[in-house]
Amino acid sequence: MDEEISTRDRIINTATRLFQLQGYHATGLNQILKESNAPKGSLYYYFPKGKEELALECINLTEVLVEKTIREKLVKIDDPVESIRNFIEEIIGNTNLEKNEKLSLNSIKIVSVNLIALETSSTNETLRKACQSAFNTWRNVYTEKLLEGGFNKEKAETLGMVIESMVEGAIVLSLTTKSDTPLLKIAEQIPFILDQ
Amino acid sequence: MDEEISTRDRIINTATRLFQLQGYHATGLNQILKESNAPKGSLYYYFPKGKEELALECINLTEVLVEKTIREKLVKIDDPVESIRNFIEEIIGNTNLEKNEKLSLNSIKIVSVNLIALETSSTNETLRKACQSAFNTWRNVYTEKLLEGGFNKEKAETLGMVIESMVEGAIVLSLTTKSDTPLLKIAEQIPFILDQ
DNA sequence: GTCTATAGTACGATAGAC
DNA sequence: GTCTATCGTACTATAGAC
Repeated sequence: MDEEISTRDRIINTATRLFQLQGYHATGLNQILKESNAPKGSLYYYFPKGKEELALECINLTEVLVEKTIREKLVKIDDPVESIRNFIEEIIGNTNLEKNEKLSLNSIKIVSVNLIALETSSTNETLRKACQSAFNTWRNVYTEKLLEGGFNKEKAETLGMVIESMVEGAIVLSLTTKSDTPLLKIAEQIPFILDQ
Repeated sequence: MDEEISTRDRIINTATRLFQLQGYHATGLNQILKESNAPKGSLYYYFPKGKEELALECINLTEVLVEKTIREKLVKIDDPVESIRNFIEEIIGNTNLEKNEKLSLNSIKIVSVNLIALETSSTNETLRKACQSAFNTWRNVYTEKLLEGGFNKEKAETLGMVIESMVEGAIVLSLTTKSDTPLLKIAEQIPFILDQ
């Protein structure tokens, strides 16, 4: 049996990458199809409702994938404070920051659904709710880790949301400034923030 | 003399609102012109280089306006911790959250340039740099307030970036979840985060 | 300075052959 | 299931009358 990636998966992978990088509205179906070497007929065969249905699938898959990634990272270290600090540092890739700053920030491993969330928060309820679900799922992973670490329920929930906010915000700043600094700075502050 | 708002200002005000709400790519010039009751000729008379030049002006004006707003809020309370906490709470409007949750989050006063920043971070250097400048300016206001409050230089700079990240991230989460909670939670945590 | 008409291109979506 | 041709619409931008 061939282990080739199916047309459907190639479309989804390409679309996910482009939506995260350029946004929902800036990414045309033609670009997705060209870069995934698929014909337009296939896209509408797999996603009869078109672009929105495709984006919904991309967001849902990202939700699961990122949740899995966070869990894997957090389980490596028992202490919640240290594990979360370490995870944020690992959001940044390890092989970047050569002499030229140009390439530095193509290395964010978790690009989140931040951009699609903002693009659709006031115009598309279906996609907005999908992004909301993703944010909630990720926040809950932090909260669970804090609960395991002995934080009480209220503190764990509040700090889970604080961490999720900080991470999302720092990703925005890091991408905008093309610098790792924002993510590194919030990682550095995690021990103080969680020292309660 | 008439105190009418000029055509140019009407275009800018409408464009700013729509860019922040829907994004750069989802907002068409036709929509801007229709909602600001201006003809297409005027837009290209005032902004010969078109959409990008218009967006650049919107971002630059937002940078100045938001900086002014933050400064005004922070100056009201001497203690930096309390003033920043209070400011974040005031990002949320005061007259929202009626019975129905539907309207709750149209009341964010500072919508930032978060969305445009992400949309253009990898595709448009001109607009990306404008957003970068805005983020830096706002971060610096927090840093200055912390310096005045007696924090040392390094701490003030780090915490300025942490606050800016948190605020941007919480705005994303609040808009996406249509809930004030993320902003309220980070405001609540400010005293602990700055207690160093 | 103000306005309209329109060029030229890309978009999302559909139809229908194979 | 795969692929192409094409529809209708919206976009940015320009030309040119007034």
